[in-house]
Amino acid sequence: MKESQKETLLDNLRKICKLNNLKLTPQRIMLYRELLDSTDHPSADIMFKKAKKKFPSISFDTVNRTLLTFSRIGVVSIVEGYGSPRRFDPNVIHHHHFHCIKCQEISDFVNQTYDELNVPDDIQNRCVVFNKKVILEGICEACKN
Amino acid sequence: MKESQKETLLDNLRKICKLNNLKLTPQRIMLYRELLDSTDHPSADIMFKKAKKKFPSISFDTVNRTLLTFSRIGVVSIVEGYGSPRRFDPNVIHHHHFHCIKCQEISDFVNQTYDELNVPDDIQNRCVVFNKKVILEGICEACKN
DNA sequence: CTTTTTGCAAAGCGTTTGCATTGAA
DNA sequence: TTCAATGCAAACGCTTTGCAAAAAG
Repeated sequence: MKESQKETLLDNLRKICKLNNLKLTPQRIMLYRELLDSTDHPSADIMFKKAKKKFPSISFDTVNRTLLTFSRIGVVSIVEGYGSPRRFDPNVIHHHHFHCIKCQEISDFVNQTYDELNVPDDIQNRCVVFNKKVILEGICEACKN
Repeated sequence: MKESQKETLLDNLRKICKLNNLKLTPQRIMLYRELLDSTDHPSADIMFKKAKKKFPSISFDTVNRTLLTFSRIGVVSIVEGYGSPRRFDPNVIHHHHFHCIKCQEISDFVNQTYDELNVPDDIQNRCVVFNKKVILEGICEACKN
């Protein structure tokens, strides 16, 4: 991601933190930057390993708590999966997921048709729907060979 | 579920077990019956509690291993979720999920339009897609009030 | 100066493994 | 009689908690 784009998102983070009475610590800024550079959907442990390179004294707990905090305030999301460990997604813009059942890779894709799906009436009437997404499951390009 | 319908599914289980060189123990039969009666998407622990009532000497490991075995041979599926514990679904017929972000309930729904979604060309060309489903996230009827 | 956050350690929860015994085919 | 499954116990991996010290606002 371009530095200029990151700066905009960091400004955004600053505002959201202020709104939520959260302090913008160096750890949080660094973690957010690392997240923006992650194209995979890292677990807390993977993020901890990445973070340690930039900030050697950081603890796993800070990483894990920060990720949960970020997801609570909506700057990252938690990816749907089939067990442990929990995985995070820095991309909060609407998108869909392909799950490889072999290597467990989860890749993003965008698709306008999927974005425009209608919510069935019976659900629309009974519930409040915030988010809709399509999950495709199968074998990814790499595992196919 | 009607007993007659269950018997058909149990016959099916018998065949699939034979195909996979698996033995049809009383524990497995009982667990499969209990699963068919589950309309929620139970975790291994919930299934263990249910199973104990019918089969007091059963161990948690047997329950957990059986559920994993069942999912491996395709008679139950593992539900996509956002962390622990893993949850199982006795309904392997195609359907979609509504996730309540408040009470964590996951409810099934069927929808033909969703079933007939096309897989985007770029994915179709690169990967093999076995399964597609739509996840709706929001607040369920009970939590809305 | 107040309040949040951090790092550490321990506990907690869910899952998996090894192994002797049991039981299905 | 054979091979898989069970139950038990211990280990494991990931997540959460409590708390004193440190740092942000």
